Amino acid sequence: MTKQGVTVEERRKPRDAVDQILDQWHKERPDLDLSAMGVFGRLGQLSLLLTPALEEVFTRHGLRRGEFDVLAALRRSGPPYTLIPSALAKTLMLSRAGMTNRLDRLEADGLVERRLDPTDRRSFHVALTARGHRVVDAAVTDHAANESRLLSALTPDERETLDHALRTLLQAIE
Amino acid sequence: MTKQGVTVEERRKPRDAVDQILDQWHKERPDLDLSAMGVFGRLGQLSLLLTPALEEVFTRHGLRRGEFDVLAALRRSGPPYTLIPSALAKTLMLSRAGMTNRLDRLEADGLVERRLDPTDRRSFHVALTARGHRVVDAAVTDHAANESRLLSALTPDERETLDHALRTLLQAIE
DNA sequence: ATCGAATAGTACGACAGCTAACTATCAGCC
DNA sequence: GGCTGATAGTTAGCTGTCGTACTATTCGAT
Repeated sequence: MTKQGVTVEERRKPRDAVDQILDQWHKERPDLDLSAMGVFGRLGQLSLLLTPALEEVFTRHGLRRGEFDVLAALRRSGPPYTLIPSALAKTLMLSRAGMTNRLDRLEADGLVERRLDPTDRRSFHVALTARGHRVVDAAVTDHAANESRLLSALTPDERETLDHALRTLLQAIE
Repeated sequence: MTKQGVTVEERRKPRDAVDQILDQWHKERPDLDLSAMGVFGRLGQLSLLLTPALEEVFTRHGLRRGEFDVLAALRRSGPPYTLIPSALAKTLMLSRAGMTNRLDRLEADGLVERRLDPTDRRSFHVALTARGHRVVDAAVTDHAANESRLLSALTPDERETLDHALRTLLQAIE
């Protein structure tokens, strides 16, 4: 069934799951303009496949992805490794309520602590603890290596091209 | 503060949020290989920004994205617009428990119905109702147009390049 | 023909996110 | 100095997903 109707032209590049979806749509709704659907389909599929591939590394360090993101934002902000919850929520594109939750978990694990902000009594500083610092340093090392591994099948040229294309799209959408 | 230290070379292409994150990491952890982080950072950011941009169209048709995905899978499968829950869960990369839930909602809304499978009494056929067919046809028309609009800032050449790069990465990861 | 393993769907409890409502505090303006 | 509106964080309730455990059915090897 699957080999039927595969023309010579279609055999050139391996057809993936997204191609099959586009074929189905073309057959059922030939009126639709499908020119963009392939890109978004592949983006979605990538995001779905990448999630567990990245999560696995965080799990090895006792973290969930969301928790790593918070620790990483603090770590890369530089000394004194401190940000306020609103700033964290904004950069991580998370609701403030969600940030409250994440911070509760991280604080219970002893990875961050809430310190009074002397200049604004509505807020406070979220600071990496010594242990949080160690954990995120170890995790980000593995994470960067894992990302490199996942991209290792692409040539440097292909990587550069992909990065440039993603940058263009990101700029177009914002 | 932000304008300090921006060299001529850096001004060539506009620096985005991901560039700033990479700068921070480079400063704090010069030992890390950041060559892959830009690609994954932009993929993640795209996925985050795209979600509400696509969801908005589904909302106009009374659907959530997950519900649309189910209806779309049924619609593009062609006559008789019928699949079993396991097959749906697999193609949508969703747990079977999650699929049970989605089907419950869709059935309550009268968009699909569960029909007995005469050949396997463990299972059944999920079928589009007439209303489900109408709704998904209208939704996918708008959805395809929305996707085209979101990509309209890219030239045909840029689209082709992006699609090819995504295809390569997807193939590398699977 | 039968028995064990695999498969299909569901119920249940946990979980992490969201929105909306709420309290406390700050900033600006008169 | 004292309102008014904006901002910071939390709480409460809802939602959609997951993993696990369970029942029913089918498949396959002998």
